[in-house]
Amino acid sequence: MHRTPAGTAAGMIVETEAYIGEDDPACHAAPGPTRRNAPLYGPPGIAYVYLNYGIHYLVNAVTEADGHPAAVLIRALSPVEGLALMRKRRGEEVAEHDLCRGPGNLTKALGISLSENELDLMSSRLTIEDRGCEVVAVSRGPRIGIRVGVDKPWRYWVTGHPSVSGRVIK
DNA sequence: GAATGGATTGTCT
DNA sequence: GACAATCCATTCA
Repeated sequence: MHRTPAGTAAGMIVETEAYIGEDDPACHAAPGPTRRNAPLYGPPGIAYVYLNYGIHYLVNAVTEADGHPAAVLIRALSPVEGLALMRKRRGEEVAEHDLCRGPGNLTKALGISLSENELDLMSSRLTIEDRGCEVVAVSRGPRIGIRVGVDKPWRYWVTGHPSVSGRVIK
């Protein structure tokens, strides 16, 4: 969830992708430590936000895998709180299940930008909480939207959820 | 200070 | 299903 002066917006994560280690060609840590991916080398549990295609902010949860830098890209949410605020940011005509469908769209709906980079996901205004959830079917498959490392089946999503992006691979 | 490219999206056929 | 738009931050000189 993300708390801003404009209000709070939150959703349940329904789609993620894993980017693990410098050996993963699609991971931002692949070129080695740089200024941009510095958060990946920081402590687990912080946010890693960056601008993609000059237009979309993507948000990751930094983790750690056997000492290697790793992150989980949040690709889609099921809107839970702050629907009106999300529409204000995305457009009044946007359908509920489209508000946070896709990594670029969800950051826009939640109002996340570079200023949210490196925030502590446990105790800042941007958090990921375990609120428990109903047991649902989860699918796994190849990652999408990237040019390298597509062979790794590290994309996970809630089976059949309307907010899941994935028009490239079904 | 200039060049480069991308973990996307939306629109068209 | 395919392709082009978009453009800032990062990178490199």
